[in-house]
Amino acid sequence: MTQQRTRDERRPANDGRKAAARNRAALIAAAREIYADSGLNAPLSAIARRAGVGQGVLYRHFPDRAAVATAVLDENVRQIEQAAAEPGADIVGVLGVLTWHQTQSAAFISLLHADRAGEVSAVPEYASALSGRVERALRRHLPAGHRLGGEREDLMIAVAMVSGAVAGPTREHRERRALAAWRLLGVEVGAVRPYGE
Amino acid sequence: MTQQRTRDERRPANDGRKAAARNRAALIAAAREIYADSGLNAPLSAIARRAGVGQGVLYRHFPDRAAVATAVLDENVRQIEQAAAEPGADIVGVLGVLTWHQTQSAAFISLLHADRAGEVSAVPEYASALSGRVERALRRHLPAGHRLGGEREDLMIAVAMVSGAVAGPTREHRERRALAAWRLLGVEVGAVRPYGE
Amino acid sequence: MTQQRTRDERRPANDGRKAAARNRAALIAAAREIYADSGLNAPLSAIARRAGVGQGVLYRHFPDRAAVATAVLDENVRQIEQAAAEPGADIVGVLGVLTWHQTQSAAFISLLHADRAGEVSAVPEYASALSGRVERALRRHLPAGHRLGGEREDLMIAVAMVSGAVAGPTREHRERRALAAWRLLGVEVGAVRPYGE
Amino acid sequence: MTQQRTRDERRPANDGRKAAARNRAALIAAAREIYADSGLNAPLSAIARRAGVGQGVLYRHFPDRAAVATAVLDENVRQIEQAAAEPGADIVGVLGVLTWHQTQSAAFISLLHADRAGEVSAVPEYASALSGRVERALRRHLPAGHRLGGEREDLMIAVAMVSGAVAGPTREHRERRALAAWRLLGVEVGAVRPYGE
DNA sequence: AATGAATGAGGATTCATTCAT
DNA sequence: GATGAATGAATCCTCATTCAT
Repeated sequence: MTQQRTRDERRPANDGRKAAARNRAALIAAAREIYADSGLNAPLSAIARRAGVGQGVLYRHFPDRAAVATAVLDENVRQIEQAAAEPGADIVGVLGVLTWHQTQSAAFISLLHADRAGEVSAVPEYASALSGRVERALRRHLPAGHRLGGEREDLMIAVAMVSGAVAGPTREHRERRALAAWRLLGVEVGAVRPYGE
Repeated sequence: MTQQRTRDERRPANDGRKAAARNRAALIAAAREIYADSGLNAPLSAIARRAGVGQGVLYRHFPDRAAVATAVLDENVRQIEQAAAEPGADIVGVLGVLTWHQTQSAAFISLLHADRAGEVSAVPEYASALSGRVERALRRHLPAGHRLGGEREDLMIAVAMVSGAVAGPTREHRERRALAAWRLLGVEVGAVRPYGE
Repeated sequence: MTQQRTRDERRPANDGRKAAARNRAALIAAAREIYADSGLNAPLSAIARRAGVGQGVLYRHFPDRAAVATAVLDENVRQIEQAAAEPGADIVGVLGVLTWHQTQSAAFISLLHADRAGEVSAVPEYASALSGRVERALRRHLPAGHRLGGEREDLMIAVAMVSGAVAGPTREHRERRALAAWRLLGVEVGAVRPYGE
Repeated sequence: MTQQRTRDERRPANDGRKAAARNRAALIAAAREIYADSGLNAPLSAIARRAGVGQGVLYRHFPDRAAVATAVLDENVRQIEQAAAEPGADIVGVLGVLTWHQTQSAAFISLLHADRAGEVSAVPEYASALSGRVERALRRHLPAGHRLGGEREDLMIAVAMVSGAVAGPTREHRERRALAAWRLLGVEVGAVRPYGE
């Protein structure tokens, strides 16, 4: 009764099972780009379109909007964790990687604000898990007596503050503002770069 | 007698032209409440409904979504300006009023971040005018040698940073975080209160 | 961000406020026809299309699928009630009107079966209210010692049975089967006709 | 040793051709369960999933939705035929088995109503073949002078009537109503049980 | 000057069906 | 023979915006 396709319609290629992983990656990449442009509430259909797949594929890989966001953010968070896990890592270096992601991804910034009213309605409980991982990665290298080691909340408030400062049309703009923010906080930050570059 | 149509039979409550101003005010008040509950992307119809007017009235007074937001924010900004204009005003006091509004209104916070991608689609060019007024109000009382008087951008970056820190379910939560943020910046802030309290 | 119509698109007539009642009636009529063809789960969009209105109009008048069904069925039920309220009404006549509606409307039949698994998922609690009204209308004229006056449930079970028997391509087919069903039940039925004809 | 690929590394459980029959049976069983839970319009994917097979298998065995339903119903019908074929079978006993299936399976009930508009979109022409088999099984034992032996159509109309009466959350509810229906028809029915109980 | 109905595009989500592997 | 991914149409529902009254 419902969805009778009109039969032997044109039907585009089916790249078979191999495409699954590729599609998933393409979706995440597309989501990252779309999020950068339009924020976390961008239409899912836009993500699917940009990834060059049908709507259904997106739903197959991600049950809901939050799952997409999480997948994208997970990669950011993982890089920070990796930076923190390197031998010889220190707070200065990890903050550099963190800052790089803050200048790179509007979605990532939203993550670090979280619960601002209903505005960032995506990323609900996921958010706190992810931002908890960021916090652990940082705190692991927070030396005694560090500027942000006073009150328990200071560390993540500072991160949120820098996120608040980040704005501007180009990454360079955003980096400049991020560094100014850290300077105002009196916190030293290392090279602003992705992990592994 | 038979022909005497019951007067005001189908007369929509049209109280004349003074109703216009009243409606405008009602719309702004409604928008403020709706924004607080549901964020800046709340449906315009919800605002009209809460204001108790038809959709058309909203469009008569405000050409688009941004105009509504601007009108709401305008009142916040005006209070800050008034605080700054008072005899004996100083930066500490004005920052207190500013901070109050930051803890009060999600919309106001968005204003002070400004151009963060498409996320806050309302408040486009309007925003910079309003945030310029906030900046002028603050800078007017910025004493030489103030913590935020160094680089030209520092002042508004700091404001954006505090906005970034503000989050939480209740106004008290948000105030605590805002004050923590100012403390981390090393900036003294007066009583957190609306102007004219 | 969301629904920017591409501006000064073509825009069909707006018939103004007067059209409201007309549209509501058109929707109910359309729903009745669609239901007859396709059952109660027919797409709402089909109803709107057949009524010649936009989707939104349907949702304005009826909050959900059940409301549409109720509106349609309400008219059937009301006719039965009216038949029962007439001076000189008796069970034989009322059953005739009931039977007419059974042969007329697939939706009405569904109402009288109700809770058959998830199949007739529309019309949830509404259904029992409506079918309760039918029951009251009938019981009001049920003479002592009537064939269906034995067990409490017999009356509505019989009605459901006749509904089960009704099937066939034309109304005449369905009427023949309905009358055969009543005959098998040993129940006398008057002229099969709508109320007021 | 290094080259020795772990056998059955990526071998989808393809147990050879005898698996085919097993899959078919699993699909029918799954469909029966799903139909009981969710009605005849349940998604085919749910059936495949419950059967533990891929979507493709379902399509290999059944060309369309109706074929699945038919296969399920076929088993019900066969039981009735078997009951009728037993030595010493009589109408009373066969009606008992028939009634059991009516109380058991929403799908089976739909079968016996048949062509009620588009509501039960499955079971098109297949239906009449199946319901013809039910009719033959019954008529074979219909004694002269039986209550349902009058008009040619009476027999199956009565069956449809009982189907119409069957409703309710549990099998016990449904059985009670079915028996009430037969009682109203003045038809004696034997033990309500599956064939071969 | 207000009302509130209508339009219809947009986005979410579900599934029937096909097909590479 | 089986798997299960992909496609994309269909439906639901929401709202921005216009406009007759």
